[in-house]
Amino acid sequence: MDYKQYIANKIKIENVGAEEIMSAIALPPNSDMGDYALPCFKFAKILRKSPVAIAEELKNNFATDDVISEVSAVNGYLNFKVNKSGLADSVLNRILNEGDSYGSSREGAGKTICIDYSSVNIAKPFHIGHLSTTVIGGALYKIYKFLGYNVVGINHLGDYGTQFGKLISAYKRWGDREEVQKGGIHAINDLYVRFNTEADEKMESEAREYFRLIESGDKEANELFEWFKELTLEYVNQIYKKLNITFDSYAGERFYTDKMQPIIDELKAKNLLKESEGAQIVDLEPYGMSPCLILRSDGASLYATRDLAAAVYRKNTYDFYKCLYVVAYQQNLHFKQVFKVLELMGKEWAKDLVHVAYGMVSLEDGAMSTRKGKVVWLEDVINKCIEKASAIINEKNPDLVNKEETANLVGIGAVIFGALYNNKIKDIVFSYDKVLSFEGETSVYVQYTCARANSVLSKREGGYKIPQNYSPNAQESEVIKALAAFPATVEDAAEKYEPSCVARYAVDLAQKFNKFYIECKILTAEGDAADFRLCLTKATLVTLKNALTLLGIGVPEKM
RNA sequence: GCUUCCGUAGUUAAAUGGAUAUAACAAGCCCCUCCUAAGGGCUAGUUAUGGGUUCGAUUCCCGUCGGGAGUACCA
Repeated sequence: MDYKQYIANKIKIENVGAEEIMSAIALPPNSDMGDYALPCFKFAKILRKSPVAIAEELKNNFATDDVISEVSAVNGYLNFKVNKSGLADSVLNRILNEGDSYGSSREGAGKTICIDYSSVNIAKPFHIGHLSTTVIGGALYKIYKFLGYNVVGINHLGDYGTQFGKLISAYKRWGDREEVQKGGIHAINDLYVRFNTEADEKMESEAREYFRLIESGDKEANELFEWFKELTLEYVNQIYKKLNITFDSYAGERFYTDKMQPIIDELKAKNLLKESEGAQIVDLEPYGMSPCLILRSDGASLYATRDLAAAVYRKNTYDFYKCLYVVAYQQNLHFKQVFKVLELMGKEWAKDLVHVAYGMVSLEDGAMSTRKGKVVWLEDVINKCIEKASAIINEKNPDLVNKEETANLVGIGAVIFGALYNNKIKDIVFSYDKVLSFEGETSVYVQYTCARANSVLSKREGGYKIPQNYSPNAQESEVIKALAAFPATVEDAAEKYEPSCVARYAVDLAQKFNKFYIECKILTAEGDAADFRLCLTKATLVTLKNALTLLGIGVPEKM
């Protein structure tokens, strides 16, 4: 039931269409006033009457019915109350029938969305700076799937550049096969850090030579590179598994090595390429941007060149409806340039490329720096969160079965949720105090609410069904209204590329449920109330689970 | 310098142009013979600044101040 549409269709205003009325309908600040409101101020000019008079007149002409039970005119607002009994009945029926597909839709059927996210660098361990792109991308992946889109998750590996020459140089100088095999990614990173602290001009040129050898297909250099890549992927896949992240493609920068020349040829043919200070550029001066560098003065390709090739490849391969790049706002200009160049090349689909920018992560004492070793590794954060969850379980619920599994769900949930709760554009100053806080607006709060709901439901022997014509009280109505809002929340999150909408929704619903839970006895309620409240509890559990699942967060039965 | 993003309680943040700006954390007080206290209740406390558009601005536009990011051969 679309209440806004229903109301809009019942209201007739001279020279104003139903569409316009519907878009004007808003939500009152508190539910004593009503469930929907129509501010009448903007109609004052057209009707040449005061908003107060208009509201009054509309009220008198509005016949209440089974759907809208009450209408009132207050200070130029026309307020509507919906029939709570009917709303409760339809919402509960829908949720209990649809279960884990409640909130999903087919709106994306037949459309493909590519999402470029996480995009790890080979030979570098995962630090907290990589968390946002990974979990935002991962959540968008799940949200779009839920809405029926065909989704292609792309890990655009950072596997190209002179740093790999440096790495090989460092390995040949100081490395030991067994040590690296055993120490994995961190052993590789140590070599890289050491190279950067000790390198002189001679070593730098050696590194450039090794990179050239990789490029020219030298056997030894490539074997080493592939080995480093293998160790990296082994390591990141463990983390992805914990975070519930999946990919459909690992085509990284190197993948586009042989796909850049056609782009360069096309740029030339379209007269877009020109020489400047020895380099080949696309001039973007008319668009207020610095030029997009395509080839360096030594003829080598650049980041932008590979992104142009990647965009064209993705369009040809997947024929996407949209292609998302979940990359920090640091690269705003880069994407603006790449998108503009594609537009100038005549690719009409350049409009479907979206840079989903998010804020940067820093430490309390400033920016992170891998080269200086000033970083917080993600695996340490995950482990600490799990440890804390484990300690709390041992203290509060030592007899819990599945203690370890529960601690994992709680700890990892806190890591993911912390990165998804605020608007993605906000910068984050990382602190252990914040991620390790398991109270208030957190995933732990939501999971705890689910555990409470589960506990209540498990105590009821036999079934329960939705009672007919039950009139919900204030707390129950608040939960019902929140439950009804879930499908629109998911759509909103997709439209804004903003998983925090879903995270905030989960906390909001949990808060309303907890207020209901404290105020209203469920199991010992009289008559229809017990059945109704059990259905409400079940529906809340289903919806909270659906919301957390979209974020990649699991829900323990008990905690 | 130029481009761009951000500025809301002590802190971290919410709020399709709508009514009395909403939560959490921290602070103070209260609630476990009662469905899980990782919970609930109460108290106190906020839109940087000057204009403009509007019946109405945290939201849109212009300026100022403060902060982040970017600004040619790194990614």
